[in-house]
Amino acid sequence: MENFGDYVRQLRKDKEWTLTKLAAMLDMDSANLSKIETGKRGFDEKKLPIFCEIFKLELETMKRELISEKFANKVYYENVDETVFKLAEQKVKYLIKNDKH
Amino acid sequence: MENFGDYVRQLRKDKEWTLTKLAAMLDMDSANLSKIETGKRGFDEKKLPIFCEIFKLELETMKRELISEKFANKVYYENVDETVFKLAEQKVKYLIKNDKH
DNA sequence: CTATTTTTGTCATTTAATGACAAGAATTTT
DNA sequence: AAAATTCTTGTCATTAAATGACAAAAATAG
Repeated sequence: MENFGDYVRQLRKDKEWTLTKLAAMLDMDSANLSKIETGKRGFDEKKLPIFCEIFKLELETMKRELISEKFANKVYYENVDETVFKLAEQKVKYLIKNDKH
Repeated sequence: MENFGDYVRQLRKDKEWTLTKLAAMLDMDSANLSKIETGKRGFDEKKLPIFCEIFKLELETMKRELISEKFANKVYYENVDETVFKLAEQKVKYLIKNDKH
């Protein structure tokens, strides 16, 4: 998936819905949805469940897409070395090993 | 590195400094530094430069440690599949390819 | 036992994310 | 090409999350 905004737009266009229509379904402002589709804002994670229901998508998959995009943006725009992801993986393993949920 | 808080504590102990002393150097409250060392709060990224200067550490390396920890926490506490990191890597590559800095 | 250091709890303040609205630009329809 | 609709942009308000600050309890050291 290229990026989340483009994906939303594609899904919406496939249904031939306007921004206004989809925004209403998601209980949000069409202007803000426009910003999401054009990459000027992120999609609010709290709205993923409704979003997935509307388009019959898997929540877990979409959550992964959304979160990975946020990680990627941070790394890209702050010029962090990509090895940060390897480190993060290790840290997750460490957390799981010493589970303190 | 196990986790950032423990690391800070270790560095501080090596110098035989009190929380109060290091906190002052970092221009912060010792109570909050305590929370950082015990993992109850995150370390503010804006304070990394001073922190690195104090302990003669590489800023880039520490930034990576800090950010990877934040990613790891999110993935761990929200039960996101670890493949999220692979996705994020791909997305960074995509961003670099279509550079729009 | 006293002094110092560390931890915990709570609330204020700041900062970042999101919501909301208005107006302009682009597109579509007639 | 005028009118209607849809989309985009800018701005400010509101909300939510992160951090700061302080007090007091708990732990440790002397």
